[in-house]
Amino acid sequence: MTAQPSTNKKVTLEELADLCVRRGFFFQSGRIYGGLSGFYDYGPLGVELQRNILNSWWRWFVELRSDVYGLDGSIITHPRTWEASGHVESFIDFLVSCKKCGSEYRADALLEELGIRVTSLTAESLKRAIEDHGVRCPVCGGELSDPRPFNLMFTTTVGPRREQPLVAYLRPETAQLIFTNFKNIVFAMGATLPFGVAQYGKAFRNEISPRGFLFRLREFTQMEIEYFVNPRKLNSCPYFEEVKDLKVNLLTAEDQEEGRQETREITLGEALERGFITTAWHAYWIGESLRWLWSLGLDPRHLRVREHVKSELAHYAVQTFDIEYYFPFMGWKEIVGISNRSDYDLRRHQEYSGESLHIVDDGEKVVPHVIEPSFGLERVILAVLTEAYTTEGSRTYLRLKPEIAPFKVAVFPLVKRDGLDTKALEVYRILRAHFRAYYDDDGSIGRRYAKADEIGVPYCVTIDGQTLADNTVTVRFRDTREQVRVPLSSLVDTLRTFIEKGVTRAETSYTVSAGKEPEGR
RNA sequence: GCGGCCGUAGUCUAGUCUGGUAGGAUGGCGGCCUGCCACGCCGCAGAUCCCGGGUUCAAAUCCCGGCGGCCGCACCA
Repeated sequence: MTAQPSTNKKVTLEELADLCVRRGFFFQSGRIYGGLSGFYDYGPLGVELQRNILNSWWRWFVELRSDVYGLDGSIITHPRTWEASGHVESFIDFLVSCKKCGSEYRADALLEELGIRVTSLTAESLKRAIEDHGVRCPVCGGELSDPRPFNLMFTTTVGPRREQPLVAYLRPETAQLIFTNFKNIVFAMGATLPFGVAQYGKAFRNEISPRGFLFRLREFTQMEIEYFVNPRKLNSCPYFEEVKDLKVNLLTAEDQEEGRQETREITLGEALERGFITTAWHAYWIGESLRWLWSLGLDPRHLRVREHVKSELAHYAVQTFDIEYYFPFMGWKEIVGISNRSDYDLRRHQEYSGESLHIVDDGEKVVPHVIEPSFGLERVILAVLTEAYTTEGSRTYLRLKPEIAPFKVAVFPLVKRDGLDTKALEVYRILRAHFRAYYDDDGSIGRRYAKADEIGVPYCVTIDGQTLADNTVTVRFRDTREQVRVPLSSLVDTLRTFIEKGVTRAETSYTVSAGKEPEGR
């Protein structure tokens, strides 16, 4: 596979963002006051899409398994959590600015660029290093300001205390709440290794420069799993068979360090055998994550698995693979990160809290190792919308999987008279008890179809003159505009089957979604 | 955060250079028409001209500062 996959999608970020705002998916937050960078509000359609994707994720990773528990931790979090996790220390950048031209630099990056080794990341030592080496602004030679710390975590104060306020952090990742609840879950649920904990919710990072519509936000939604494994059993994954033959587009750290940007098509089994992925559990979760993304309709050719090079690795990570999606307007971008966090987090929390965070497995006390698949919901949504965005002549529509489409069905009277509208409202009332549905009798039938297509409604039910005679309606398919006639008495069952099987055309050879059968794990 | 470009109804945009009544399209609402793919007609509503300050008799327009957006750089646990 080449570095840039061929794609017939010419959609630009502006077109996509325009549709999203115009049709009520997303709005920039605080727009009436001039806008606030890095924050978006979910509109009426966005909130449906979001719920559908969250539900799909929860079903796939929690409900269809027996080894993953759910959790919903607090957003404002005990400050010691982040001292233990390393975020208070590692999540800081020291910035210096030029007093003459105003250019801003990351102090440690500037020093390292000049070949000066940075021994400790404190304001004092950075200041001394700048003074000792007489470092000046590389742009204009001007004098540099003192380094000032910038932590990417948002803070808030808890309670009414004004003197020495209790400063707490808005979580920069949901993961830590799983680690700090590890013992609670083990005790309450009687969990035994291996097992995982899944959580989704808001996370907050005070990004220096939010960009790219939903791509880099200051407030966003993570869907994370921390999967705990006995460190001596990292290569014994009973589910590995399920993913070993999956083909992935892999770009290893070694390839990148040697300047290669082309992925290799390889099965996960082979990637593990050849040591590209170091543990079977890690490879398994890469496969499982990919399978879920495929189930949302993302084209496997637009996804690749890229290993982090050493310099990219987070302070807690031993090995990380990003699943990247090819956005025609931005190139390859991370939508999922799957890290091997080893026992870093649990050990740190043991150290800082004094609580023992072990579990007994096969009669021995172990602090488990962790594989973490971490999904960025807004990034997944952006990828899904990009993939779905389709233009045919002047027609624009979203080819969303019926399972995740905000509305499953729209109900139209062919015309608004002769009692067709009354009958259509009756049909609508029946359908809305079963599916997310809406009724529209405004303007021409063609316009109503087009507007439904634009927001990805997979099925339009139309009530016409024949309906009054024989109680049948037409069901129109979004992708092909074909219509079939269905008796009103079986409409609900027919639509339910269509949605479950992901039918998007009238052919009998139904397009079956990449679904997953319950496997009794 | 830096540099470049930009900011006018929900959306797209004319007007900005050369200061003097904010105009169009689309979308929205009401009505008529309409028997299958963004039909047509009539009417109505909709603009803090991004915000603040300055210059001026007069500012969407010129100047300064801020906010927001796009692109590039940097950043991205």
